[in-house]
Amino acid sequence: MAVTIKDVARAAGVSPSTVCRALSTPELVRAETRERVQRSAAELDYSPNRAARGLITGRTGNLGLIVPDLGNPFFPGVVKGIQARAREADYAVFLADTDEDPAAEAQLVRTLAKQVDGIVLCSPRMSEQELRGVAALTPVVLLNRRVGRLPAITFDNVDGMRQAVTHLTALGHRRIAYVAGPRASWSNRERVRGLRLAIAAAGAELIEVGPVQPQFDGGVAAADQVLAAGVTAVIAYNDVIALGLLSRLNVRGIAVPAAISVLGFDDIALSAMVHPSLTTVGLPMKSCGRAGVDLLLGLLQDPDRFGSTRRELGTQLMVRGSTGPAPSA
Amino acid sequence: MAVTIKDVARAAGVSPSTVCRALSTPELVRAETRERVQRSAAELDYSPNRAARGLITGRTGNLGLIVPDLGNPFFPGVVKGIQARAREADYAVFLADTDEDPAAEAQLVRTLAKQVDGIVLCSPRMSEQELRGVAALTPVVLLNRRVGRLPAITFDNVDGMRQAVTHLTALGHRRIAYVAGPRASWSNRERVRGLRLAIAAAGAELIEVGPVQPQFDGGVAAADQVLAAGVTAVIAYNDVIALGLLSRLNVRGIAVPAAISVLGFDDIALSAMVHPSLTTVGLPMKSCGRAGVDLLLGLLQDPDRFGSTRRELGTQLMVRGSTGPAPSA
DNA sequence: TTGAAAGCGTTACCAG
DNA sequence: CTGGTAACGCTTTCAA
Repeated sequence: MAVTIKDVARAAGVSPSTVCRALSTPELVRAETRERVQRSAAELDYSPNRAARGLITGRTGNLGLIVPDLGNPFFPGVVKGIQARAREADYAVFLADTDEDPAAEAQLVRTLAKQVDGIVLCSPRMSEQELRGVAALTPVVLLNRRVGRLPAITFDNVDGMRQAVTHLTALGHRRIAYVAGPRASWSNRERVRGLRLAIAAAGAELIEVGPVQPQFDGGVAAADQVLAAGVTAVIAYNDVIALGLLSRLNVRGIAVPAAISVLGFDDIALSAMVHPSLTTVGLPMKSCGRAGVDLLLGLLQDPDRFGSTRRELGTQLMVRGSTGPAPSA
Repeated sequence: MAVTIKDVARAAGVSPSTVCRALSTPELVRAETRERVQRSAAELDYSPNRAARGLITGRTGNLGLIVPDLGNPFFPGVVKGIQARAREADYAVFLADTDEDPAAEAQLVRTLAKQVDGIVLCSPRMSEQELRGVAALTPVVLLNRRVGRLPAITFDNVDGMRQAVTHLTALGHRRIAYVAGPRASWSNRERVRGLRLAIAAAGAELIEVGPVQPQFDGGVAAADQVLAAGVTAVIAYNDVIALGLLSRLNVRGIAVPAAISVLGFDDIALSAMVHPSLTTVGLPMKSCGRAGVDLLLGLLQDPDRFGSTRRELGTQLMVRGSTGPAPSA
């Protein structure tokens, strides 16, 4: 088997207790002893068994991370942020992909709960009730969703929509379509809310299309309705839908942005790579991941912290090639 | 704290030993007792602490997974395959993203080794020597790389290139460019090898450009050289580079595939979403992940298995809009 | 068929 | 400052 604390103790001629101290609380050990132990540990390439440690300390040094679908280009950025922050804090990360199955989410939390100090739930699809249920099992941080007082990191979708609408109306657009994402999606609801606010403030007109699946094909399917609505601009629930729109518009020979402007949401890597490149509302995905881990670690240190356990991250409109002046303007 | 085996034992009026047996080897327990225990366990929502179990059994029920960069659209598919297969087998998965840092890879293996039964290394960037070193620490399966006799799942890059070249020469192309990926990349070397073989067999002419970074900007950077080489078709090391090529060609007003055909490799989700859509060599990424886990689990059951510990997965050319007849044909 | 006891690798506590 | 001992939650002999 692997090298244990006893091997190090033997090599250094001390007791396991001393090895433990020399490595975790060096100041409690005489310099000479400490160095001898550390040298032995290094020579044997010893590192403590975290599972065994967790058994007694009650802390595993592990985090859980549950995402609905890694194939959705929105998530990898968030996951990377989480990974990076967790590694800095010397935490290992369990990752589970639920394939968009709400039931699997709850099940996975239950399974992981025993092995982790806390769990980050990325855009969870389960019901509010279930969410509260699992939050009772283990410390939990929500990403991209807000439910009651549960700790959460979200994006300012409302302001993102304000930026989007402001951009379009400044270009002279008055009739704007929105291709909606899933009804059950928290972020879709937020985006619709922000959209209506901004449209009303600008005195513009909103035509809602959908909802469609937040996939490429959802955008393809919505494109003809958008066209039929006689709008000069369309905002999609997310970039992937917007790419579908772009594709179908291209097939139908509609020029973007000459005939119609297209605007996405999320700023996935792809949106800068297509032609015309996609104007979109950028979300700081890595920061979101980092902030989620920060919040979770904070919660672990001080479970009943006074400070806010909810944070909303700012967004930034990325103006690119798919939006331009309204045709009649 | 959470509910332990003792709580169940107390509730069922038996000893912890019996609880353990009733749950893991039910046939060794009298039916009546067994049911009582199982009912108590269910009522208390008990599930064994896997870390504690691992301590004694030597098996953790955890797998490690190390990837260079989740942001690279090649990896999420593989990760999903691994996730799915691992979950079926009731394994939890530690995920680590190394940000393309070879040193981090080795370090992470060392850290994870203690907590997992084995590790899947996805397209590892570290040297062969390091790879052999970490393989001595814990059971390891390589994905998308082959080193000596180490267990590995790879794609048949050589045949993929044969398909690509066959497609292009059938369309009448004789002068073909290749935009190379990183020199250090195993799959780039394999692809070049297959390419040269196929080009020679077809009696065509190959112009090698690069190497470039396997990024969008790498493709953008290579496009003008490709154009200057006076070829009628170009194969990119991967889809992301191909998208960069497409973008730059578009900017320069070169029609694809009318003036030049573009062919990618990997079949990332994006390649079907752009216009023109990208002809590319598809790799079964999810299968690769699943196969990797299967291999690892097999190895764990039977460490010195006779059967092959290396598997090569077939590829399939996906003909789409970015390739067409050679201009002069 | 069941229970007691030992032990996995670690840390925490209490003597010394 | 150091060592012995107990304990974490579980599984696995070994006896009964």
